[in-house]
Amino acid sequence: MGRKPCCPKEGLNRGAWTAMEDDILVSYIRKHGEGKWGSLPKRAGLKRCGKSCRLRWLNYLRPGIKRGNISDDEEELIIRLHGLLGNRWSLIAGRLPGRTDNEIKNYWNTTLGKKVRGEVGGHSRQHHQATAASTVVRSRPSSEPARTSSDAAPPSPDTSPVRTKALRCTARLPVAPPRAASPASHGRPPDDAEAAEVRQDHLPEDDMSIDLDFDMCELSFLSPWRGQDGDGVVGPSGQFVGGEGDMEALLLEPAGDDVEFAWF
DNA sequence: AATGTGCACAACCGCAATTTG
DNA sequence: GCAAATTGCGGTTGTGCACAT
Repeated sequence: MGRKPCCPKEGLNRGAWTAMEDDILVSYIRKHGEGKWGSLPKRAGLKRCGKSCRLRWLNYLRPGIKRGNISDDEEELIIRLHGLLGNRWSLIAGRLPGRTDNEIKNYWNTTLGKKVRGEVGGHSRQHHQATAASTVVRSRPSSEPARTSSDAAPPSPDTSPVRTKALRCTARLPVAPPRAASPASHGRPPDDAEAAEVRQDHLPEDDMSIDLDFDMCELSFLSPWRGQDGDGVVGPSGQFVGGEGDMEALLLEPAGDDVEFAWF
């Protein structure tokens, strides 16, 4: 019994990649493109598992990869994003150009995680907790302490945006160009520069079009999604009105007229 | 110089989601 | 609709290096 292995282990190289293997993989992908990882090793003449090839390419050989020297700014951003997203390394990496999920995960596990927990010098525990909390707290009652996903207790979906497991729900939504704040701001403080108001013109999901007013780069909210018709508005607590079902979203990438959200 | 210890990082593993036939 | 294949992700392990003893 047992699970079928992803590829036969016999006759395959394991461990560190050699320069020659790297050359073979890079030249093959340059010629044929990425994908078909399962059959790539055979076609490229590599004695490696397809998953291993994919990992090697994505983490080390792909053009534009930055290695090492994580700057203070990047460090700060990782901490903030970890506070928002938990251990969803691929999402965090997506906001750090040139960085890979594996590198960020390693960096967190060996360095940043300890720093945040106050186990090593440098940044104080208080400093990092405050940093993360300042981003997350909007969707959490003030009585509840900030929490990272490295904590064992599973977060309540009602109170915390932090999940331990990534969900693949990323959607790219066409939106109107940024414009002045709408009157339907639900009392959001005007100086809340990081916050966003999302106006949901109509549902359902196959043609979701939202008006967006933001000069921020991040949005996190968790909300019950209520109602069926009419405009939907994200209020100060991140509450959406205009559909039904529980939802959580993080604005990933404002890019021109498109805004990329992850829906959880 | 030899050995022990801790750290950082590359790579592997298993699971889940997604795609394909 | 279902099963198999593929892809993506996060957790964990193995290894090499630097430093201490």
